[in-house]
Amino acid sequence: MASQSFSRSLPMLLYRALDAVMPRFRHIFNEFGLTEQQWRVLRVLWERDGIAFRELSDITLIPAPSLVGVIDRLAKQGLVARQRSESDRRNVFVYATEQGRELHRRVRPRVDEAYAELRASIDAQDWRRLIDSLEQVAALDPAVAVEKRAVNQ
Amino acid sequence: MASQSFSRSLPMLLYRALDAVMPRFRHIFNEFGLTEQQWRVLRVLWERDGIAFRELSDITLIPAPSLVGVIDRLAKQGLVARQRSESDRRNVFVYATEQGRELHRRVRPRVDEAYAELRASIDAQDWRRLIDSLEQVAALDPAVAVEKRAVNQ
DNA sequence: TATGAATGATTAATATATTAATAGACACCC
DNA sequence: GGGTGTCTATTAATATATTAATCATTCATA
Repeated sequence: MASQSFSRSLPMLLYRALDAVMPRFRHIFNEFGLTEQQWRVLRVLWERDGIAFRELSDITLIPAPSLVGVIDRLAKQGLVARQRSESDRRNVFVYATEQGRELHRRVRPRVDEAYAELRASIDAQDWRRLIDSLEQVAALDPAVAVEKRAVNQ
Repeated sequence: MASQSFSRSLPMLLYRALDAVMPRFRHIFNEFGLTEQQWRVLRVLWERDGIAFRELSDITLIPAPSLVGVIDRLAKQGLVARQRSESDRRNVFVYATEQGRELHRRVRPRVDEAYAELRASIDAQDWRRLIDSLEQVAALDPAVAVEKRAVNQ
């Protein structure tokens, strides 16, 4: 078996874990004509309706330039709507339409079910350890772009 | 803090971990005019020169349709070359050119250094547990596409 | 209050991901 | 030997990622 250390590196393992986990969810999204990113937006709006664009980008992990297009397409389908802030016209708030909320209500149980199934396929203690470890990694500083903005301020 | 359960779900944590880990590597690749995927190909060819296209796709985790373009661009830069199999002309083998190997030799130490630094930022025992857990998740069956091909054969 | 710096969303250009379809080559079978 | 199905890489179409640049707005400050 070649490149074994490569395939067992942290980045490749993270990608492989996603490849093992995501197809079951994407399959559900596609049934409802949604992409993974579009679902993430609806999912977050469900709990944070009228959220600021930037924060939506941070929580969904969709980079701002991508999120513009994602919201464009969701808006074209009548699932979300934009509204510029009155107090600071640079900011944009994003809302789910009733149609968007309705779609969320239909998709959500299917996603929750698939998630429960996934969770059940791993020992409970292993699962908790894994989640904790990933939180720890996620909390690491990206450690780059020192020239672009002061990281330690 | 909203959507907390969402942000602490396994998929989002995997994505967040990647977002925390990858920028430091991408920064290096970009210094040498490479993308992340292009580097993965050179990295694997270093140990498996002349590998079959399909296997290259499997190991790099680059989907076949994407890999076509990645190799096109690497070939245009003179870093790799294609060669069709004589025994079965459906198969394509991929080779690194001397220029490709030379570039790998220059980039590799930088990547290894960054990786060692990353590894040092996490407790050794936590690291091992994390790797093991991820292997376990990666070994899960994608559990989809039952109609497309028999999974249990 | 004019003006340059900073901020937030967006556009632009290129690369990759996703899904479905295609085209060529091979195996098999009759 | 001709059809039929299968396998492999590739193309096609659309969506997203990445990086840099732009544009409008706001802020700071002289």
